Amino acid sequence: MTMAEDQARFLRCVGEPTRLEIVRLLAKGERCVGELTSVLNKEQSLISHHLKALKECNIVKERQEAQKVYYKLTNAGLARLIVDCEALMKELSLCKCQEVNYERKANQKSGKR
Amino acid sequence: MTMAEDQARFLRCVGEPTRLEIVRLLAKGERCVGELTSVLNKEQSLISHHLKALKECNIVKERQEAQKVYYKLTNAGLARLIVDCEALMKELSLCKCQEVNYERKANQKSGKR
DNA sequence: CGTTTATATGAATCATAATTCATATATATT
DNA sequence: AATATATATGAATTATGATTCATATAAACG
Repeated sequence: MTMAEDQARFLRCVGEPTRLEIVRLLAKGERCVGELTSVLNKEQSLISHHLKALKECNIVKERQEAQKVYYKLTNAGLARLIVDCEALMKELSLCKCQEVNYERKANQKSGKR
Repeated sequence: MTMAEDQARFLRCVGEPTRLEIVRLLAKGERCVGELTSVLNKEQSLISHHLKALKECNIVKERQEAQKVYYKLTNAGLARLIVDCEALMKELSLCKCQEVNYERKANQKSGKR
């Protein structure tokens, strides 16, 4: 397991829309599974699976209280990383990837390179 | 396309071991496809495919010189992000995810929860 | 021009990951 | 104990992505 592989595993884990939304929610504070499920409007089992994946990458940890299980980020640095990443994307116009790509394809068809 | 989806797409793109290694190499400076191919010891077409994926996320850009095509990062902030991420992973012992997971599985089998 | 060198592309295959569904577990409540 | 509530799990299915292979393109060079 190289550093690049470890790091890639981590990035892939966060790089899933639902998991990223979970992380962004948890960045604001602890949430139980039910809250996450209803806020994200996804199947409960799906949220559970994603939480498991996040836990296996040490991104979140749990705390049980009665029947409920509360999750939170293992470290505030994670939230900061997401924010930094977001800022970078804005700087680079990395959002709206789609439109950019469509332009590219159009150029290629009309003869560049 | 929500912000989370855009950001996830970006993270997923970098979250592939070979692509991450490409990014780490390009963080040190421009490289042509041939160099990347031989340094990473992968098929040329594979490197091309990965470069295309990185380009589609605006992570790299190209410059042609004679037959060769040189790639570099679109922005130095990308390199910084990778470094920050690496630092965070070390802080959290997120490297060696695997061993941690094996322990967990062992615990689970022997009856926890 | 024909050949070599460098890179890109598309289709096919293979691997991995996401999602759903049914069900299990665990706590609380009556 | 029986039931309700909250979460987790595993197997099955489906979708997505990585890799390979064959081939195309494009520049340089004889």
